[in-house]
Amino acid sequence: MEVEPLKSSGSTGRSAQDARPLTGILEVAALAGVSAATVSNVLNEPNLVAPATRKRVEIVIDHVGYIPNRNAAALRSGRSRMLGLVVPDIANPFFAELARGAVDAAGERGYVVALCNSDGKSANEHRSLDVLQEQRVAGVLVTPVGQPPKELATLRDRSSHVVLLDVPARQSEFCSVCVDDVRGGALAIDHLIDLGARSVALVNGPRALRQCADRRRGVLGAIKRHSDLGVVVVEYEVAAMSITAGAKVIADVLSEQPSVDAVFCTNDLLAIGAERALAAAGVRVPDDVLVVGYDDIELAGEAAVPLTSIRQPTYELGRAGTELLLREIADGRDHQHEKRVFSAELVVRSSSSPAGVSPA
Amino acid sequence: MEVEPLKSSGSTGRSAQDARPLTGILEVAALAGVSAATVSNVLNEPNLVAPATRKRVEIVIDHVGYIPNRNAAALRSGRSRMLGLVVPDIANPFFAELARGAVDAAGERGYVVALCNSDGKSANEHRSLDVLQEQRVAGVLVTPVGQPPKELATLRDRSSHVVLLDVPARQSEFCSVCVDDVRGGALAIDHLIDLGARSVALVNGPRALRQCADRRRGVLGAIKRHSDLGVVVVEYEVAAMSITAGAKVIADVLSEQPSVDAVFCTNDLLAIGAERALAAAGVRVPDDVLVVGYDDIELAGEAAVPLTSIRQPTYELGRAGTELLLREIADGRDHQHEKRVFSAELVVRSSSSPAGVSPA
DNA sequence: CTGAAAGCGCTAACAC
DNA sequence: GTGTTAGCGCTTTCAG
Repeated sequence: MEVEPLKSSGSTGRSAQDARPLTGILEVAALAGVSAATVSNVLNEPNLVAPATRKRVEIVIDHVGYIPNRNAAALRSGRSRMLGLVVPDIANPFFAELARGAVDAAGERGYVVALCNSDGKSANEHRSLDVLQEQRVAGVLVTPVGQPPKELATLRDRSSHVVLLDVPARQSEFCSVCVDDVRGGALAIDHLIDLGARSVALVNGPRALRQCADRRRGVLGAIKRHSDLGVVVVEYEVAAMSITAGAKVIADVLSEQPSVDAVFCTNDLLAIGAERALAAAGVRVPDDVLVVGYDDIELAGEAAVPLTSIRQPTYELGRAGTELLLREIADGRDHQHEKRVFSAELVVRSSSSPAGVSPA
Repeated sequence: MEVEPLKSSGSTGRSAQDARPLTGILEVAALAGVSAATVSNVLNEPNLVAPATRKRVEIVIDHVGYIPNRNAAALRSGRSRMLGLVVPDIANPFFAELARGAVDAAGERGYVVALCNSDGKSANEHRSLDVLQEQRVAGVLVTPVGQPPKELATLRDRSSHVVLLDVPARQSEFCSVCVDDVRGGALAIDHLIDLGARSVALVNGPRALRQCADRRRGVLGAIKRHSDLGVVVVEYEVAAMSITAGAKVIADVLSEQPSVDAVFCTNDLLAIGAERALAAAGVRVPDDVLVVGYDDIELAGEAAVPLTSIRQPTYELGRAGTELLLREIADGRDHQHEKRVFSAELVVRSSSSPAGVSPA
């Protein structure tokens, strides 16, 4: 078979991004004077192909602007280049940052990330997982709404792999990445106790949320360790972890616990709300009451009084989760599930540093 | 061919989520005693199928937990149920909220959204569009880094459709959704002028960004309209639209424009930074200087001084863009490009309301 | 209304 | 090293 000469033999890397309908592997093969299989090999197993042939094919590929059809490839090979990411709320800065890490890591390996928002409802989470299965994603990253649904086990036992984000899964079940929230909670309380706090309000979200439960455990554990100091902790549980909720709960705190000298909120939104309500009630932060939040969202430093918080390596969490997932996908059968635990870090700002309240 | 009786004839909707390998349309067909084509019709054109047959097939479908393979469907039909979303920074609250709207709207119609982060670099944007094309997405939502690259036209002229987000494309080229930023800029300045501002600092991002350019145009236009008042505007351009940048630029403002009585920042992060720096310099907001931001991010209300801002219907923008895209996909050939312009809204808070500075 | 047959574009075994 | 031959699972004619 003759090698059909290219129309423009110039080495101008013009990618032929004309509006012409997409070229298939066959046309590339014909133009390069090879078979479809060889083109496929150039794409997927370059070192199985003789350098000269490879070069020739590559030239044709970018001459005609060939774009492989991953649908076809996935169908045939059973391996797709797509991952699913299911989060409770992509508008939440924590998950947005997580997503950024995941998308970056996936992109580097040529994978696409399909984003799903469960909106905190397990029905949505369920539906999302279904849709992702329909797309035959290679794997999913999930931050489950509640306990990891058994559906995930099904998924894992099928083709698709699963990595849990921000959930300390039992290592035998799934790969997972998470932050040590128990330690994070302890960090916060230790800091407050160091500063002399003896009557602290713990403003927590629904204890059904693992994060909330863990942070609380950390708090209680730390209190126990310091039992000699007689520190008192009163717990307040709010339904929504929002600014408004944080503001509202302060009324209760102030009336039920007049001696309160520190407030630890299990997320920054609550803490910002708390700060605001304290200010409104004429309570000075940090002079009268210390405040510590959790998550260290970008604007924690910009609250009425810049907020001391616990920072999680969020972006890294997303990256690490994706890397774990990709490794699991690559490993195939003999894969040992792995759990990566990141640790949180205390970031001290004015809301807990009696010295510098506000510059001026 | 005999209709093979189902093992458990009960109407228990048990979805058979066992770990069994995924069932294909053939198995469903066999169990229901129909052909694959009929199963396909039940799925895609239910009203072409006799109710009785349909019912039978549906029962089998959820009995065996059949999950259609969209890869195969897309390959065969040329229509995929996947959209691409390319944004400059998913961690930016504006784009996160936009994404939420897009994902929600897409999900309602059974579409998945593949998320790409261009990180403000057009090389990444380019790569993202390539990857999305490989996945043969039905369409893409893009917030281009700079001017819409011609690659988008190629994309549109191929199978895939394109909707521009947050960019007022010429209507003839693409569908698009955007916010009237010129009007938004004017809104801000009019407000400041109303409050008596006569020497305003305009802290703007790179004018190459359309948003920045438009907001500026709005400002300048409004000034012209009020030319009788002799309002002076001094412009400051920053490279990054961050809190830090906003804080840093204030030094310049204060030295170059001692008479400044209002600062309009073209995003909230800049404004929050500005507020902080003003406070640090002993300038009171809003008593000495009024501050207005743009975007009305969730925490604008929580800045040291709650921030007056211009709110964009971000979530709606994402939804509307997706709806436009899905309509365009459905319309096919004879489609009239459409531009939806949303309008921004002034949200007044303490940073520009001389009356109530801070509660207490 | 339903079935039979023919691929969509690609990859995976094998021959050569 | 490279080509040939079969499909992956589904949708789409086109008959019946």
